[in-house]
Amino acid sequence: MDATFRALADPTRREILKALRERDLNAGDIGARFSITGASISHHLNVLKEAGLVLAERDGRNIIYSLNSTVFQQFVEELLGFFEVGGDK
Amino acid sequence: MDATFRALADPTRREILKALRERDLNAGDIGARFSITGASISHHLNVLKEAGLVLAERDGRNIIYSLNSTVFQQFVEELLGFFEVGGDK
DNA sequence: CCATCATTTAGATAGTTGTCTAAATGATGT
DNA sequence: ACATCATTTAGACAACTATCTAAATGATGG
Repeated sequence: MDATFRALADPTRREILKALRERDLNAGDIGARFSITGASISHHLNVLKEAGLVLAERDGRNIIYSLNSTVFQQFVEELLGFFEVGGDK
Repeated sequence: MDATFRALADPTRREILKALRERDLNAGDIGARFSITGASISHHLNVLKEAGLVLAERDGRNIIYSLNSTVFQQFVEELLGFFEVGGDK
């Protein structure tokens, strides 16, 4: 849960996730949407990957990133349980 | 949304929120549950307050903190909308 | 193989944040 | 008023993080 929170706490990473909602994208395509270097994008993608929020798969020269919506859904559910009496997730 | 994420990204602050689920608590009671100084607790409470996640009310010498569940619920709902097609919150 | 393209890794730097100690503020009861 | 209790504020410091540039890795096509 901590990794997920840390990953989602950054606005750039949330934008990346938003972009990936539409379709899978390679690192370059993602980078093209932001005015930061590819290296920085790579860093963000790594954080998202470690949190399990995205999946990476190599396709030739490119690496294609996709959402792992399962992890996201689980996260939201845990969060929902937060305010229920006796809930102790 | 950004303030909420930042606020929730810290484990100590999430523990504070958990404690406040049970009952309202003053700053001292909250501090007693952690092994950090009162000053640090005060800092965390301030972050939570700025995010709108807790409310503070003075009662004599004490300041009583309580959850603002409305803000939390809104946050979770926004988050839920994140993966819905066309949703653009 | 080699030049090139796509991405990551390494190392540096500036800004942010969690923590501390010490001092200030606010409220109370005598 | 004053001593005391509860909390916050100020200032400092270490750890972390987002970003950069430069170099390294991995894959492709000729």
